Amino acid sequence: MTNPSPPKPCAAAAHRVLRAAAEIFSSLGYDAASISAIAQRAGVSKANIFHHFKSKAALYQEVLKNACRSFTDAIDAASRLEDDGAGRLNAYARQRLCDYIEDPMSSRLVLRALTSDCAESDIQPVRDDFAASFHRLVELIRTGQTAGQLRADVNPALIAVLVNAGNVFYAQTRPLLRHFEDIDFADDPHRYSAQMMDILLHGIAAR
Amino acid sequence: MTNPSPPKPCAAAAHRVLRAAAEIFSSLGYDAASISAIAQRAGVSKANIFHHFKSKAALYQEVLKNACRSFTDAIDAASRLEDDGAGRLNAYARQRLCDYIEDPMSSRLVLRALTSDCAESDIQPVRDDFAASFHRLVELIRTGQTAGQLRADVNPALIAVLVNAGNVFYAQTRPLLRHFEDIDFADDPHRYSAQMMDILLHGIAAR
DNA sequence: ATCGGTGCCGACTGACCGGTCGGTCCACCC
DNA sequence: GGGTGGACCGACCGGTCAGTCGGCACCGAT
Repeated sequence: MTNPSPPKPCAAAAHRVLRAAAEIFSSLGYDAASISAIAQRAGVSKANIFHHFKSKAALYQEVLKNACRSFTDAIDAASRLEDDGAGRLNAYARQRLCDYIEDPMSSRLVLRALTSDCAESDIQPVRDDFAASFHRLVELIRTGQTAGQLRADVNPALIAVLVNAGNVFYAQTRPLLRHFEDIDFADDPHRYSAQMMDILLHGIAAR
Repeated sequence: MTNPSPPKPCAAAAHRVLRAAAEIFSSLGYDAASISAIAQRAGVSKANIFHHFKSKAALYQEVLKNACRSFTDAIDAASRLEDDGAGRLNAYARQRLCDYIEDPMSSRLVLRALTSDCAESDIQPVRDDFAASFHRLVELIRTGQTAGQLRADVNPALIAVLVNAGNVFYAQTRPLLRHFEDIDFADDPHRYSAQMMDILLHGIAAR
């Protein structure tokens, strides 16, 4: 019986398990992912997984924690660029979308956890983490408003929701959008981001 | 033993199964939903489900088909309101968001199917249906552009994506947003829709 | 009266699930 | 050398899964 509480306790095997679990959980979801499949992909025995993690749920939480970290780290990094209000928001959105595209696994894991209604308490850390980074984005927008660069008559949280919505929706439905005849930006995230922020910034620029 | 069969034996049971399946599939997802649970909620035996539907996948497809119909019917209804370009887009978005909120089951089912990557072929009809209704929205926007009411230098499909993104994201994350301190519109879809479209229409109004 | 068809069910099956157990291996310390 | 403890595994457990099967109740047609 071991307690794998430290971030990276000892073995490379545990790390391989975490990576394999992230891949399988993100592509199949919690229920369809089986411990056997994770063990096979990680190249370890099924029993070994339970040696490092006390249950399937605990493994999932550990995977989520990692995904969440890379998720919110990217948010923090993006919010340190530029210093003009609109420019910072623009840089944030573009950088954020790139993160979604480049690391679809973490994004998928976090979003899946956030929108799943079946697990109330065990995704609390993910929720709190996301709430904190969302709050930082709201503050970024609010700063732009008090500086007079952005319209002050709009709820900054609503703008934050809109930016996130545009990014998340695009990233999540990209494989789908690719087959739509009207859409020519499914494989060009930068163009999408530029046009999206062009519309949004036009809509919220101070008069 | 008493006869539990209602006056209309055949169709009524199958219909109850479909309704129960829609509820359970939409809240748990395909894998976590068990036939036993569906049978119990529908008040029929598990074997009876396989009497009416040849497999779990076939039942799921039938459920999806129904959800998809109510989903795209709402789109068609919304696109028949108003005749001004911006007004029609606005009416569409508001009506669409109300549909999401009022019938979260169908929305969830369709969206889950559209963003799940594990099933390629058996969700094709859902995908086609959605593509068709999306195309109709694009045409609605394009009409507004050629009439000179909306900016012509923006891809209409991108606007359509943005409107959908704002609606879907809000509807899907509403239970989450409710706990955010910066957000006061989680329980007021009309206010959200109004502010969202205010920003978007400002951003895409003809100069 | 009886026969075939149908709507329905209890009981069952093989496969697979998450999780456990007994035991092997090996680095490290005395 | 002997002992200890963690990493690891094959075999196994109880339980649940999707799906099957044989039969019961009820029907209109013969």
